[in-house]
Amino acid sequence: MRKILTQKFFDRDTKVVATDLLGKFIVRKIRGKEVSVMITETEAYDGPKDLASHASKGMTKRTEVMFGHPGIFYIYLCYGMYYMLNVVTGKKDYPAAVLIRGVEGKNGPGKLTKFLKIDNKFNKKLAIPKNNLWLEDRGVKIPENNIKKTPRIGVDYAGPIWSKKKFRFLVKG
DNA sequence: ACGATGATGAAC
DNA sequence: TTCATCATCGTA
Repeated sequence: MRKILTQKFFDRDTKVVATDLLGKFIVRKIRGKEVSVMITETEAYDGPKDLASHASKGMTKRTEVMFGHPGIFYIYLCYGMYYMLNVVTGKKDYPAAVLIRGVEGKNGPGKLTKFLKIDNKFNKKLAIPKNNLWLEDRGVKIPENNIKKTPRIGVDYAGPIWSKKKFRFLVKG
């Protein structure tokens, strides 16, 4: 079973999308060849008040993509060397996104984007096959009790409330 | 524990 | 135009 995830999938609550993305596949086409990996770890960045989200600073040149339509990528350079892969969720004008933090066999969002050769060219692009980067449901279902929730990584700066929220989701084992 | 490394946003 | 900051990772 190969079902391409559409904008409808991402037009839902960010935390729901983040948990639902576990077990889904990222497919990347490089020079005509498809590479696919299963998502095992995600984080939710939800709304204008989430101090851990870049969008908490309001709409800027960098963050305007998070205010855009669901199902587009938000990609940016972190620490000068690693690209982060996010998918925008929720309605237009509501800033939210899910960070793809890990896939099967790879841990760490920086390694993931390096492996899949993802860079800021994909920023603001739709997650569709035409753009050589999209997401698929291949029938893998992660049961609720196999999903672990923890605080997000590297967001201590977000203050005692937002840095402690359990917006990180990963597959156990 | 720390440096590499560059875009970003805010202050000046 | 300068400055501090950062959703990381490899090496130590």
